[in-house]
Amino acid sequence: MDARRRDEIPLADSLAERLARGDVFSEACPSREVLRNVTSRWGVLILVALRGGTHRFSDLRRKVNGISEKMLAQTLQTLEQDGFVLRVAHPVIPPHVEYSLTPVGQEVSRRVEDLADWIERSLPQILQARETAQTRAV
Amino acid sequence: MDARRRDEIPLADSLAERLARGDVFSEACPSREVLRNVTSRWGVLILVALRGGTHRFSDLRRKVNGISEKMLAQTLQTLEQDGFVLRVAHPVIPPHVEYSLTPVGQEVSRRVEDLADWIERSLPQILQARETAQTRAV
DNA sequence: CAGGATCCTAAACGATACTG
DNA sequence: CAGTATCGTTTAGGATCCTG
Repeated sequence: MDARRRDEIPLADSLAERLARGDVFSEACPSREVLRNVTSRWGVLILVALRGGTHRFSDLRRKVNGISEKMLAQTLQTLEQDGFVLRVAHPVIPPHVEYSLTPVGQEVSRRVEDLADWIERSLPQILQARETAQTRAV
Repeated sequence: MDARRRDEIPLADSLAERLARGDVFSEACPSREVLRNVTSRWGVLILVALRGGTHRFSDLRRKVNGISEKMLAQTLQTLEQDGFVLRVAHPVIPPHVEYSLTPVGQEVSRRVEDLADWIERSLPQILQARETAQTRAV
């Protein structure tokens, strides 16, 4: 069958097609939102930090240098809602809450860590490229 | 020589050590800034888009759905300064400018794409986890 | 066509104070 | 301890107009 005539679909990617594919390039696609959560300023660091195992709130706060209480709580909540982070609260006083990665969370965080590690390792190279760019600009 | 006595460095990670390692957890470390540029809202999408090969400004604008001219120009500039993107301007009227990935740029973008791809593929699973979380909340 | 300049809004973020 | 609530600041981002 040849239902797809040349002049019927002028654009290569219809919106519907991109949504079905989960296309991050599509503005309306939910994958773009998830990608934003994962790659958010603090999301990245929290995901990597949790690879070290279960952490308490204050542990994370210490580990992720410079994060405020507010942002830590907020980012943990969105990561939990996306199913990447598991939150376990022990009903004791004073409160004791433990955060860890879910199986899916381990999968994303692995990729995030790959990226972060690469940047850390390549930092000298990158900084040098920057200076070269500066020189050219002058 | 034993210049490093027990009570001299009480913290496991001194700032100097973390900077030397290029530690993203360290607030002052440049790697954190590079990571931010790469994982910025539009940075991610542009890096992935450029994997398809050389693009002109307007091509990118079309491909990265929803980006404004301002943010496209701005993000391309920081990516260029980090040495990930190469900008080639042909001195003609009307202007013709081509953007592509540098060798280093290809390396980061590969990892960024890995992440984006994983999210696209796992989207159904993720969305389902979200709904489950919603149900628990109710 | 590829932006730069300007103005403005909305969102992110931080600091602080407070609570079970 | 693990947050929430509130407020003020800063930054990201968009819209529009302009130019070589």
